[in-house]
Amino acid sequence: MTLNVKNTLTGETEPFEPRDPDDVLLYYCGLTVSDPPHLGHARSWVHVDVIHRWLEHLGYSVRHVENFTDVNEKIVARVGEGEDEATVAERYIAETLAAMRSLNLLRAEVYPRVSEHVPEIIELVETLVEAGYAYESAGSVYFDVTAFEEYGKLSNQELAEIESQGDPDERAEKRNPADFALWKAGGVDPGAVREHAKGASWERPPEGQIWDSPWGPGRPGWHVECSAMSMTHLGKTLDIHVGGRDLVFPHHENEIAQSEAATGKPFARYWLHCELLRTDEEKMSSSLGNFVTVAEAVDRWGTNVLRTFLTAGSYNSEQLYSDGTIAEAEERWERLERSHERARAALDSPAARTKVEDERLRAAIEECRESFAAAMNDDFNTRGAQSALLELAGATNRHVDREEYDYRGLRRATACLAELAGVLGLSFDGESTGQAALADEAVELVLAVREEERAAGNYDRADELRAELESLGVEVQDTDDGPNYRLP
RNA sequence: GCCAAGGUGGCAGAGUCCGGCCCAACGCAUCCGCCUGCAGAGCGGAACCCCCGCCGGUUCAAAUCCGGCCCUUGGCUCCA
Repeated sequence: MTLNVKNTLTGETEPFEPRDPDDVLLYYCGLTVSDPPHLGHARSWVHVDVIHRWLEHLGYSVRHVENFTDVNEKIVARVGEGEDEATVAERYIAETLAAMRSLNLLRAEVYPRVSEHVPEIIELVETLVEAGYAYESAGSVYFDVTAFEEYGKLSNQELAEIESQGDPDERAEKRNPADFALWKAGGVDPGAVREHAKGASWERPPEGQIWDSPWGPGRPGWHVECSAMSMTHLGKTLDIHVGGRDLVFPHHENEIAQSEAATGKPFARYWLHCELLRTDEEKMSSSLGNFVTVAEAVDRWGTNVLRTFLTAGSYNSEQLYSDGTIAEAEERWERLERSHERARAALDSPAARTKVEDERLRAAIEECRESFAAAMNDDFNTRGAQSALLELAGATNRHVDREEYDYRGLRRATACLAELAGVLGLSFDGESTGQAALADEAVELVLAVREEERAAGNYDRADELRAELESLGVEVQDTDDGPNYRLP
């Protein structure tokens, strides 16, 4: 069974064949760190993470690079008292890394920053100028789109249809309106900074960082960074380049143009694009202000529920964010979690010490593995993968409903569930902090009292206690083997 | 206007590449039963939809292929 991926470059779903049969070079277009990351970013991260995990599951070793754009007018627009562009960027990078950790994302190998790659950027621009793909104009350097014949191949745009890139002031400096800046002379455009600075007012807007270059002082253009950083860390041709759908044009189109013009080699073999998270009417985005930050979301729903939600559809279809869709994900996660916990408890009970074999359970395990793999190999169909997990949870529940347990089968079932859930970055291991242990003891104490009341037939009192616990978020379930509970 | 992705049952969301197992997966919501002091969870079953944006075509057979149309979202300016 081979992995198939939908490649934006060709528009086709193709068998995945990395350049090296064992190693995969994965690049993800990271954030411009000018705002706290929101759920839309989280969705892309989680899908890239799942792609990473599935590739490793298939036996590839994955070199994963994800950049931070720390040089940008939007960052300059956030500069406050006693700060500069770099300190603002550092602040948001720290926040972003914390958000990533809270989402249980595998670490990338490198998180390169634009500010640390200016020499490589300048070198790349020089190469392009020397090769005739770029030209200097008034201290800035522009890419000449007419020099790169395949310009537009990713987004299927005709050159004539492309209106213009960049701000109006720079149009005069360009030969062709579709040309884009590789290097921009001078400091940040104050007008652009003011535009992004919601409400903030300076007598003079901050300038941002400036570097020397063969064309005079200036700042790197908006698209070269990714070419320079990915080629620095992953070489001229990488296997998978992932980013949001909103980056296809012009960002990724320009990356291809720059990189391939400079090296004469294909830049990325497979381009995968994550569709966007949207509210009822529009995409979630920083600039629209209709976002929920990752920190708020993790705080409110927890990592597992969030990841179940974010993988509820394919990476390449749009997803609706609403209270209802989150609640639904919560149900699915809890069904998995309950089933896993029930099975675990069953394994500890005397009824597990049998030699019975439940063929249906064992068949369900195999089916789960097969359909999970089939779903993931079909362009990372995470909803299909979830469905496979849920089917196994159902089979496990049916088995545990029986009198006697198939010990080995049950063990395999829980191991399978945990392993495959792990590919989606879901974890059944609750936090084992001292606080949690204390909470356990406290709840158990209350439940012991409640059992006494129940034994004495004082159901009103028992129900009161249960309601009290429920109001604290503790879910109580009575079973034949005594009460079960789940902490919030 | 141009480019791209998509329109699937009450919701959500697979399936569309490789037409039949799709009288449409998984989950939620509704109803009934089992279990239970009750509730929840779990299990079993049922109903709703009766159909896969609209129109036409190909085919023994289409949600799935072909053509036209309508609509939505994203991009064409920073953007996961």
